[in-house]
Amino acid sequence: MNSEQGDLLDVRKKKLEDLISSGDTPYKSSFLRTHSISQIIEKHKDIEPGTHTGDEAVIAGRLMAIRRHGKASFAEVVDTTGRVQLYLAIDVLGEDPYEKFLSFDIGDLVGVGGEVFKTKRGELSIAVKEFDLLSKSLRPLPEKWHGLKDIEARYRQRYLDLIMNPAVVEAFKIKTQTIKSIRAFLDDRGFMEVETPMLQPIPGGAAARPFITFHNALDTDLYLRIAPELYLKRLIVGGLEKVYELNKSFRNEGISVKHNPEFLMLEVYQAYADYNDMMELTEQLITGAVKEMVGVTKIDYQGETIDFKTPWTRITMLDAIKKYAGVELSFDMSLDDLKKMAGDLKVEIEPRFGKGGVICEIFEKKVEHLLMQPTFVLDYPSEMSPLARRCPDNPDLTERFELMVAGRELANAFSELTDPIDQRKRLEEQLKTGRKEETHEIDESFLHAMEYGMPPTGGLGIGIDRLVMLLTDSPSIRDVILFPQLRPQKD
RNA sequence: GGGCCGUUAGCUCAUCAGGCAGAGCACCGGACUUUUAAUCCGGUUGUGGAAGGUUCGAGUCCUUCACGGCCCA
Repeated sequence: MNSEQGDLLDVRKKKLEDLISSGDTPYKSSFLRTHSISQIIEKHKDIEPGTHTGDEAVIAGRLMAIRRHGKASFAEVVDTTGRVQLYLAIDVLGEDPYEKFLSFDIGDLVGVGGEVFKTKRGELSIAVKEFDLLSKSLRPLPEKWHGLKDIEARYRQRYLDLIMNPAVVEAFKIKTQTIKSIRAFLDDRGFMEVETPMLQPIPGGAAARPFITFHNALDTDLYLRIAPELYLKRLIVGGLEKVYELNKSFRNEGISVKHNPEFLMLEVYQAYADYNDMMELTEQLITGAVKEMVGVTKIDYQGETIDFKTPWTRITMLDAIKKYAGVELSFDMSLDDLKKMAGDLKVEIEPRFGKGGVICEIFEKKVEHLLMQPTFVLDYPSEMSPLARRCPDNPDLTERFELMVAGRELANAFSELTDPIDQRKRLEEQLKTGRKEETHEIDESFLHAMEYGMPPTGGLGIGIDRLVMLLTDSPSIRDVILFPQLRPQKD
């Protein structure tokens, strides 16, 4: 990386050269181990201090500590399952091999074999009889006690973060398990996992700026999807009555503790269901994941206790504004009056907003961050929800909810709009009132599909990274994305 | 895009008010056959994020830039 590290690097490079000139190969092609470290711990953790088991084990991993004591020394090796101490004695290994092992550096990858025993102090150890250097490490690892703290380095060199900070490994294991458990949950209920295009000719299914790219052979622009929604609905038309997709979407927007340009989203569609069914599904799916990961329904998130015990609070957006912002709004008010209300609340309103836009903006600025406990916020304005079915008793509202947890949006769902005539009207309306860079050409082939007849359908989207943030008590989405987006380094 | 904060040894961090740049760990040499943040003795480390400016003198003050973090948009 930089030449200032020269001295430390040089020492190791010299060792590397000495190894090579002595006929050794410092980068081995493979190594046969008999045990993972956790297997050894599992089997022998309860033996008495001082006990020699007679069990031989061959393990491999990264050398993380060396404690030299003259003619007998200790070392520690870590593999993906755990950490174990090595005991090295000159009268067992012989002088030259003993010195050779002690010339290894922290960070080297080694294989060792020997008898499992427990020291007088009660530390399960391997009394090394044979060993091999599997891969020489040339760069010094971060400090053993404080680890790697520099946030930028942790993200750019995530491998070091993983080596030095076991809690980071735990968080990503939880992410993987959460994803597995969600898939199992949906598979068990007869949902079919599908994959739909990430490269789309017209980006749809959300209001967001897309990434654009170009396909040479087709001589056409393509967009990285901002949502899979419109393709999954085509599958509902096609008779796949219960489908889901759990994969990335991409939005060309700012980066924050809640936003990464690429993120994991689950979308679920179920024919002959509505948003009430989606609420139940959401409750079951998320409490299932929480219980599986945490064991109980309560979690601590950034000092707040969040209880996922069902049923969760349900409140309409207008009632929530009344309760938390203290103002009573309705669609009977004039747009000017609504804007004046927003002004009184110090909520900035863009001129293009209609009544629904003003109401949503007030909700987002004044209410959203207050909703700590899982809360379904119901009945979003139609203006802001062009793909959702209108409420039968009020066409200004839709059968849509967002799930708020810890003051932020975690899920979004609605009774899908299935009327192709209204759908066209709503998309055209959106083109007129939406932000230019966040609205897109009308996807005619999607409307064409709907014109064949789409069954009543409930649809649900859940931000998986955000869910994992809750389960791992992570303050930033970057803590649950292995390689979060950063500005490229110039050099 | 705006505001605030940060960037000093491989890592974690000091350096009051501008006056020869430090500690711990790591590393190198030595002692030590049950240690575990081992201990003890001795030693090495740097383009102080980058570029300008002020000054006899700048890690420190000023300007611009880069990267990161938090908050806001």
